[in-house]
Amino acid sequence: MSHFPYEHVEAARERFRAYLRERGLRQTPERFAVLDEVYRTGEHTDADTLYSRLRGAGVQVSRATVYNTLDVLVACGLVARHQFGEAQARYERAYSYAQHDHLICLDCGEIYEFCDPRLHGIQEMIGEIYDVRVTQHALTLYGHCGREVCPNRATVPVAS
Amino acid sequence: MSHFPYEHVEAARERFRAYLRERGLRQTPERFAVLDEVYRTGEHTDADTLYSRLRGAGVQVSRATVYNTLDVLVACGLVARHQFGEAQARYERAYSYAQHDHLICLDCGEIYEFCDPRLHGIQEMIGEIYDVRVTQHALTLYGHCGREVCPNRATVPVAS
DNA sequence: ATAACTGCAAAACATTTGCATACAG
DNA sequence: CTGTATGCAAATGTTTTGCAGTTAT
Repeated sequence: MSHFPYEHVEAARERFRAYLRERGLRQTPERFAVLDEVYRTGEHTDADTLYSRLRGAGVQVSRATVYNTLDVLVACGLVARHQFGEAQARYERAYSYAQHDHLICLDCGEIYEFCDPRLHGIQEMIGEIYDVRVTQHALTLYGHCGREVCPNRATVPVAS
Repeated sequence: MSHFPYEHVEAARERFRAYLRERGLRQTPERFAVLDEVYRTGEHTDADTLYSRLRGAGVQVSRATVYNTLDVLVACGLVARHQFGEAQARYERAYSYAQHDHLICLDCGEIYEFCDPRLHGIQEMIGEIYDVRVTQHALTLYGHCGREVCPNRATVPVAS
């Protein structure tokens, strides 16, 4: 996740340009700044943090524009929105980045990513049973990691 | 889900009583009113709706108490909290109600419940890979249902 | 008696909206 | 030019908090 190829960022920008052009939406510097900020890291970042980082980097942009742009980016599939059991949404780059799921440590908040082919089978089967055309899924596992740095590490050895 | 045995409601109350007693927490009528309201239906209800229903039924209770009580109920395992990609949390009774997952129609909001044993295997395997003791999971499938009443039914036949 | 709990209203937080201004097409 | 996007600040919606008064134990 840390070695995200630069070409992909370029390709994402290109796809964003095409998307905006096709729909007669304007290509503003603010919109590309938001795209770049989401793609700059491999993190799962919330809207307000993105806003702060942009402002901190001297980019003139408003909160409203950040939220608006994130909506556009999600709509065109370049950014994924997650709701990890918190009130605020988290955003993650999605270009050339296989659909995956998340494992979160309840103590330190560390987010691991994984992929399991069995999920596809579940999705298919359940969709058929209920006569629903399933288009997406979100699986999040929660637990307690064994890391040295984990703040709440090795508290109670029993299962919770 | 509509035929939830009355004994279970009674048993849930009893477990709540025991939980409160054990920790030296007080058994107030408000707390039991909230428990009853969550258990009265098989729905996935948000906190404010629960509050309104209680008030509508003439129960003297405040929003703060509803939120506080829901936290206690979640902590003692009698109520499950879900975050279905929305800002607000939804609550569901959990006593003698097997852990299950959800399938949501993006058009009409209908929530279906299902259970798939393969998830347990995924949970185990991923937890082992990352050295995390996984204690819970949340899987939500999203799609478009084929119901007559679904507001956005049979719009585009292509996959989204 | 004495903590813990409640109600209320204010605060906090995330997100959305209205509107005058700015700017991409 | 023209309509779309922006910035700002105010509004909204959900949840939390502080505190004085209340109540279960």
